[in-house]
Amino acid sequence: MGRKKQSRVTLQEVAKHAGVSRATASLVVRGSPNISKETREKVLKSIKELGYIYDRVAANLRSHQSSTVGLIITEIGNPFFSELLVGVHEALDKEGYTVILGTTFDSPDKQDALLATMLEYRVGGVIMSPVPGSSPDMVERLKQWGIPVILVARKMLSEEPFDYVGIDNVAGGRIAAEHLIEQGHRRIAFLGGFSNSSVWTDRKKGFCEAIEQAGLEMDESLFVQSPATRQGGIEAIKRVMQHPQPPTGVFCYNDVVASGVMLGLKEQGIVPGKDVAVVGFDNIPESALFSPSLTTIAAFPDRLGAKAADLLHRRMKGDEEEAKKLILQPELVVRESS
Amino acid sequence: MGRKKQSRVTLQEVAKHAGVSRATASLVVRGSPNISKETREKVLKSIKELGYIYDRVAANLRSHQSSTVGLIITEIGNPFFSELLVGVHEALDKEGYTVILGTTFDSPDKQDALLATMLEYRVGGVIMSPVPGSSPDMVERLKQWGIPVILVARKMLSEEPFDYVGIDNVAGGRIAAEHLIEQGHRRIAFLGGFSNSSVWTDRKKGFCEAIEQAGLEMDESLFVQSPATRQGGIEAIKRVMQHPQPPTGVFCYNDVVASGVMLGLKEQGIVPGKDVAVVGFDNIPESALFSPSLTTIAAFPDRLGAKAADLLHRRMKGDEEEAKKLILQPELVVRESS
DNA sequence: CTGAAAGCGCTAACAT
DNA sequence: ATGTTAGCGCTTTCAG
Repeated sequence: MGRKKQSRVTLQEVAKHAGVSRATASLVVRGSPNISKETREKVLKSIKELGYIYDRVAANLRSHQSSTVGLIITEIGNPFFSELLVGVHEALDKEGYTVILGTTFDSPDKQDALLATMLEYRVGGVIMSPVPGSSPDMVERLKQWGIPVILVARKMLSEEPFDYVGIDNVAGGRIAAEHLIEQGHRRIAFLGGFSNSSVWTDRKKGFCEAIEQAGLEMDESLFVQSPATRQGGIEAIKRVMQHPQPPTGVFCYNDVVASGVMLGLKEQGIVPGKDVAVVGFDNIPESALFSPSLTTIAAFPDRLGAKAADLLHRRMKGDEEEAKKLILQPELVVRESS
Repeated sequence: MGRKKQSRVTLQEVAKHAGVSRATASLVVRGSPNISKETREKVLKSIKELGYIYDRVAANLRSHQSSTVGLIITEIGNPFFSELLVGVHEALDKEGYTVILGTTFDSPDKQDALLATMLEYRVGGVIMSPVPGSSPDMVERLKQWGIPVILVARKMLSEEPFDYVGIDNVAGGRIAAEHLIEQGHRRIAFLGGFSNSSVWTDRKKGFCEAIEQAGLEMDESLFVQSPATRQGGIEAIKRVMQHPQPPTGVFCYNDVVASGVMLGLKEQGIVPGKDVAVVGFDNIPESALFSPSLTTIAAFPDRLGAKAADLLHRRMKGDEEEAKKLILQPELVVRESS
């Protein structure tokens, strides 16, 4: 019935209750081995009786440590990122870290603000998917303060080498194009995303390599940039299908774009997977459900997240080795759309 | 280049550099109006020059305030929750709060552990979707410590009334059933989810009300519980279609289950939306993309999240009024599957 | 193995 | 409008 706010019990009080000093009580809460079994039990008992709650904030302040890590992603709406989040979260949880989450929605200002906030909160490390084209200044500043930063899924253009965990987007683009070529397609479009992102340029690079290697004509008008959203996909496919010589195969920047592309095709009475082949990227869980189910390039976001978390953990433990790059290989998943 | 870790500049040093006292410098960083323009500028200049970073952790410790809030959900995999997260996050960001995220994966132990961790981190408030059947003890404990808790999307069984933001699940169940009845269905199943959750019982309640009101037979074998996952949906529909008198309409616990149900139907050569009508719940963005597109009950998770955040903000500002219940009305979204 | 004292970086409550 | 003093709750020396 709305009991009044109690003030927190302090370690001091616990110590008094147990008849030991504050320092001893502190050792007990931290599970130090240099404490006799008796005292430990005495203190533990007092903790229970008084309802003591460890104040991690005060402890971190004093000990100059931090068990919080910041995670910065662009948007949670894209299942790719929500799975990444899951991967990071699970791995970090296991090590006893607490995660502070931030979303940039691809705004460089928001990204800087988030990093600043995380600095103020004394995070011990940061895992982030940088906003395309954003400046590495803030990130370098963090590193200067001794706060390790792991880039995940997206690279950053910088002199300084950063730790990075991602997939081989060039290979992914190549595999996608090769698959479409193998299916007999000669005019293949690349739709969605913007060229300011390293992900886009890498996927395009692999895509072009395969096109050229197959001796196909490279038609720049088959590259249509658009927001990496469903709506962006709808618009991109409509635009490219107005081409006098429309493509028979489409490689999409990601699965979300691909979902829009298939929607846009249907609206025009074109059957995806039959009239026009569609290949996505990421292999989000939903892609198996689309109609037709989507052929795509699996990017394993959860694994990416877990790897990034592991690497960060090592850095926070004091691993000072040179910047590492962890690149996972993507895999083709063939379904009905191609 | 690995420059060595610098130690943080303190307010003390800023004050000395600017030739003022620590207290004055403190007032400046907090934007107090009782500071002359000159001193403010002097201090601000020193801050820039020294690269000072405000230590929010120390400040919170001293001032007994907290600008972090905990957000506890079950799983980010379900788009319903990722949208909820977006809603909460945006609203809280605007007010300058920082969000600590936790996921329970529907484990009561994990939920208690998360709440304990959040207590240790001195969160100023918590927004959570409780694990079905979990005990309210921890939550009541938080409230005892003066930490407001807002329940969102799921209720908790407790003597104590809690603040709660959710949708009218009874109405949602009723609307869904009424729609199917209107379409001429006489045997309607309710698939997915478990009866230990308030959400399930509420949706079922509304569902049953409509069935009874229409004078239809209530067949308990048409209620199949299963995990609220795609796989759960597949299993549930397979089970119920083995019934000697299978249903012609299906109301699913949520859209994720519905996606599995439609998959399961297709596997058996049954065409969802034609042979069997399917209605989901939540209106996750993907539901428009399913094939056939899914008729569903919109639950507006982002609005739910935003409302919960607003309410929490008011509580943290000291609003001591009695527990509030905010119930949004769901809406029927008719698409091809029914 | 335990205790006493000092102090992390900041703000509150006075003074002036 | 600014300075002084005290202390948030904890950990870290350093003694013993």
